[in-house]
Amino acid sequence: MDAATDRMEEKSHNELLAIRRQKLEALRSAGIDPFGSGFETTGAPGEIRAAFAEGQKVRTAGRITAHRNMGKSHFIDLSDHSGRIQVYLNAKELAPEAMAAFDHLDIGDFLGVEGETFVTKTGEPSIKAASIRVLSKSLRPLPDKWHGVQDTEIKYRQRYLDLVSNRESLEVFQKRIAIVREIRRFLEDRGFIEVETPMMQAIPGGAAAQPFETHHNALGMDLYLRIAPELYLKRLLVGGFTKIFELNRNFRNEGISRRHNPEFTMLETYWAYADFEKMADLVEEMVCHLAEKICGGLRIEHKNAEGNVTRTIDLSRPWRRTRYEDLLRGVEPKWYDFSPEERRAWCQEHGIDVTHCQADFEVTQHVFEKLIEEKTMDPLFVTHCPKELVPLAKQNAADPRLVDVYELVINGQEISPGYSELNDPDIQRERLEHQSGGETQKLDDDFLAALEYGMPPAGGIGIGIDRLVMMLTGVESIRDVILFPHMRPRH
RNA sequence: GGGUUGGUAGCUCAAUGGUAGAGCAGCGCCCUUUUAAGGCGUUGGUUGUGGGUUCGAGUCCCACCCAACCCA
Repeated sequence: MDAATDRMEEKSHNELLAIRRQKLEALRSAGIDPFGSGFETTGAPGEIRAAFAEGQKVRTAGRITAHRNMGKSHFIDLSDHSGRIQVYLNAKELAPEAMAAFDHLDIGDFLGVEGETFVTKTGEPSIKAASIRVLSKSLRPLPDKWHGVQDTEIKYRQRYLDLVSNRESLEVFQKRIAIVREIRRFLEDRGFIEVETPMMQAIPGGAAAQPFETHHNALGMDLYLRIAPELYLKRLLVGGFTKIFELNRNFRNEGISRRHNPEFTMLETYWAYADFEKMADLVEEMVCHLAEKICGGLRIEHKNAEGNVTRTIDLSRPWRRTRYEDLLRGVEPKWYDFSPEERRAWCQEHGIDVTHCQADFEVTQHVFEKLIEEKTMDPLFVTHCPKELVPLAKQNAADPRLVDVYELVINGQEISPGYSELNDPDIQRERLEHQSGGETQKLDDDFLAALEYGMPPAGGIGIGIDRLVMMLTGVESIRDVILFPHMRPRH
């Protein structure tokens, strides 16, 4: 039995679907195309409502999302992403054929309306329909008009239903769209230009992560979806660009969780002749700009399902900048006087599981993650990290154990790293050889050759856009900021 | 990978091991300014899948699938 037969089976067994099919045929019998065509409007439903003026002749279109039937007159809501407007339909104003056609419409159908604006007794801005046009028949019932979609599976697998019926979900995605647009505007206003570099790479570089593999038939070669654009952006610095960014998808073939999606959006920005502190200034300015422009201010409130504020993030400048080692001394003043064994013992005493940590610096990093990062809600630039943690950044001139980087923590998560980029080709080669570790990862010789031609000293930042949007919109799962998150197939 | 919770009508949710139910949506009737419209009536179910225990399973047991959360 194939899928089409299954679908016929489902139809014949479901009364709701069958009734909508009957209405579809009834429209056709009346000479009305149920799947319409072009319809000129004077504005979207939400636009007309926002800029409402009485006595205007308007044309609009949208999905019917509510129907209040008063017998000889009807009120419907027409909605789209812009919002909604109420439409009043009355036998006195509308042709008999139009009223007959309206009988075959349902919540969910797309309708075009022409009429005059007025305000009802109850003060509702409305359109008195003079004519209507069926634009598309909906053959399946929409989710509950009041509760919307609650089932997380439906929300994620059928996002269109979530967007149609859950206002809060739509608002999160509208904010995401605004954030991405504003990031581009912010960087372009400061002279950065957007570039596009390969998403399919022969050697997946710029990060330590498992790549997705694919194959190019004509060239007969394996390719990888990029895990980072970094090495190509640096080639552009070699090529003479000085202020560039790329805002697009990365792919990592790793686990899926509340904070991880296999494809995620990353902003990487490089600025020739800048250093990590200048990049920290830039990211600080940018995030504050986004918060003020899109989120209504520098205090970001996260709320639970009941609408109570569970967390407030204060983005007021200047943001704290503290050295990695000083943060650990804040947790345990004698931390850097301890031997590696004493550090492990301290962790055991304080209930921090470090059995999986191989090296001593990993023990320290684990303490940092558990006792500092996860508890830091307001912005904190962690600077001068140990070089083992960051193999692609420049070493600190005064202390070779450290690198010139920041790690920006907000909302208990790392939001953005920023480096003074390594531009010494010999040290870079040595670090990459050390990092690539044998058979699976090949060295990107072309990248190293590019560095040998000379790359200007530069500052670089990466910002995980999904996590940034989570922080700014107050949602707890990355799936709530990605329109179509990856899911296991249903069966 | 391990643990916890969940999957019941199109949607939102009920149902001590004992007749599967409500609200919304739908359908029928009434109502010409309603807005979660209202009133009266009414249709709709392979309870995620497959086994098992039992006189009897949505409920208990086993396996599997999907999801959310926690842990690694």
